[in-house]
Amino acid sequence: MEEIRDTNKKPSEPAPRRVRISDLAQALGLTKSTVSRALNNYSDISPETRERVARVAAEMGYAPMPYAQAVRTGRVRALGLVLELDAPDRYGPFLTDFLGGITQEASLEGWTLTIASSNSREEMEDTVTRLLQEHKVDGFILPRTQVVDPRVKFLQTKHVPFVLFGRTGHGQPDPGLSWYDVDGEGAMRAAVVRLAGFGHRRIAFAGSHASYNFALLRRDGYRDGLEEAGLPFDPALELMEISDRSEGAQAARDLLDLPDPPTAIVYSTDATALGAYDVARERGLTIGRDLSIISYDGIPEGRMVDPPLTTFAVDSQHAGARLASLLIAQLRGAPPGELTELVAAQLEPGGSDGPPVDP
Amino acid sequence: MEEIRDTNKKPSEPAPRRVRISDLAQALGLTKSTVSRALNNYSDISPETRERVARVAAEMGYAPMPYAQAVRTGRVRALGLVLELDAPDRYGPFLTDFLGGITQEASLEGWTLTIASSNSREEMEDTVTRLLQEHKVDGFILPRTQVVDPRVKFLQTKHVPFVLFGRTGHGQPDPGLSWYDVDGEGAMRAAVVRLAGFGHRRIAFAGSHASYNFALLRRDGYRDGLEEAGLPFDPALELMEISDRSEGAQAARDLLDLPDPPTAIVYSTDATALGAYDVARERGLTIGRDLSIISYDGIPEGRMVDPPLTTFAVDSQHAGARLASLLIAQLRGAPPGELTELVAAQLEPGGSDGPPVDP
DNA sequence: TAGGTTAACGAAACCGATTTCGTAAAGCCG
DNA sequence: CGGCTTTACGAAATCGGTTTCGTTAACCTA
Repeated sequence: MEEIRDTNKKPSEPAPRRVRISDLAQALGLTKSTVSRALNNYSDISPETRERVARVAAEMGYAPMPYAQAVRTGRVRALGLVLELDAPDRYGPFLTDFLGGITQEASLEGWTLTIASSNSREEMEDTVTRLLQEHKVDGFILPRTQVVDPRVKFLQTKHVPFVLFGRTGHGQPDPGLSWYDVDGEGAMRAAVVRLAGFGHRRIAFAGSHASYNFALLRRDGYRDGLEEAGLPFDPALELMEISDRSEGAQAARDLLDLPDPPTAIVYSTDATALGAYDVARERGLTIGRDLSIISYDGIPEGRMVDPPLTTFAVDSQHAGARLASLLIAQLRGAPPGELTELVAAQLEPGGSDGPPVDP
Repeated sequence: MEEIRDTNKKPSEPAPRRVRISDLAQALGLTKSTVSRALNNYSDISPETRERVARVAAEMGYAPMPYAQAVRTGRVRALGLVLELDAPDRYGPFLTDFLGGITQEASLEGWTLTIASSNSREEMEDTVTRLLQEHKVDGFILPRTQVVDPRVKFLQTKHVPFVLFGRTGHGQPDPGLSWYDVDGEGAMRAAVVRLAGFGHRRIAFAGSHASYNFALLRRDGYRDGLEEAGLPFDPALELMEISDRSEGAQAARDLLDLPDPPTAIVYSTDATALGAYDVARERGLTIGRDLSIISYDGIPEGRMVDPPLTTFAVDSQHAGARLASLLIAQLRGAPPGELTELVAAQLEPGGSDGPPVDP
């Protein structure tokens, strides 16, 4: 009769009894069912009773246990996030802000965030499957969307609600999906136009991995910016697949070694843009004068370097908060396709860009 | 009778019916109770039946719903982590590794990680209270322990299991607590001894905020190192309260401006040590020759600078994994006081330290 | 004023498990 | 072979809620 597995002796002490719905009902002189319906705003409860129940519930500090509710409702009020440990740049410094945004917003609505991690796509699918199987989450937030993101189809076939941080499908975002994104395209366009306004005529671009949707969009923005500024597009000035500081440095070297080198480089990310500073030091160039740099992200380190990096900053905390909000809305029944948000990146002028020196 | 609140129409499609314990029981020709006890290794189930139940359960893909179990058992198999958004250095780049470690290990045991965040101590207490009230987690992992950590007493009075990342109480860790820590004291001692071995005689220390336990321990290690190397302790060479790169730079300036400046500086963290590189550049000094630097943490950026930073690296992923393991063990009934682990930091030699130049 | 609604609540089933308790059959003992 | 344990399982209670289905009394309406 007794158990074999591990025992869990709580050592001692009172540990105050929590108040259940039956306690509340008894205190009110009502039944559990009435109290439950009153708390859940059913229409067959009189306003006075509803109000009285709410008041006494607050007085007694009653809060329903989510998992007890979940047995019946099937919803646990938890959002899921799977971190991809094998991502090229490991989320960098954004993660704290991002998680903070999600959890703060979720907390306001009484939801929590459950996170898992994976080292590969298969592991990601296994992890998601397990979380769903065990019903530990109601929906997912998917960061770092790819142009064709396997997670999307995977979750769709499983009929699980989700929101994307970033669009998919490059030009035409897939319809019917919920997403939040920052307008990297617009930022890159603005960067090019700004540089052209300073007088630059040869403006290069150092982009990221083309499998990520944001990378293509930012490249598009770069090209649009050239067009808007009336500058010709030169394929030699457009580099892609650059993912860290040293690759960013190498990109700068390659560009500067061209027969007709650029006087300005737009980087797709701050982390790679910092590589240009290394090259400038190598070659005795002054950033902001001999070579102008504008990038994107707004990492703290960009403000620590000399001169400070001119960048289009992303508010990761706000992104997390909005994503949480969108997912919760979807879980409450809002049609997924109508839950999309595109916000502008914020220009943070530093000293890394300026008029080119005349030859 | 109908509900007023949001509806949750699942739009379409099959969505395969999950297998419940009653389905399993029926397929086996047994009752729910027998199946449940068989799966939970009760002693009053015959070995053959137990084996047969396990086999059929696997075949049918049965997995119990944790929240349905929780209604009865009171345990949800979830670990909790509260991120402190107001911390001085915001966790830096460790967070991804740390979370990865926790979740990977937890996942192996069938547990998940629920995270929340707070902007202040009161908010932290409210958050913890809510998570407990709603019974969303079984125990907590507390990072960034302070010398006297208010969270410890708070959780103790609530009778909630927890593990600490880092000890408390400075010299004598509080008994009865579970913790995992990296031996920063030993690392700092080794750093000083290593520098002394190179021939340095004036070795300075740039430490962190004294409210954090690790800061005091590392300072102790510095002093111990001096003693072990037979060098005198000079209060002028010991700085504290340094928390970012610019403060690290200022510390370097202050130290180098002393009448009898140090030839080497041991930094408590990599992030602050990078400030020394900025000062070296300002003053035309060569790191590793004119000024030796050793620090602690092993952030990726330390390997990108020139010369690479000599540092004592911490394995955050391993830390997360071990903390998860310790907490799960405690939740399974292990006595908290016996769950402690101290591991050594790993020396990663770079080029930032070497013999001093003779005057 | 009889008959039909409607408003507001109670009683009981239910969700998917775990755990307590009861009990038939088998095994043991003298 | 009768009585007493075990062994191995079934029946039912339980956890803390939600939801369905009645039911009563007040309110309309004709």
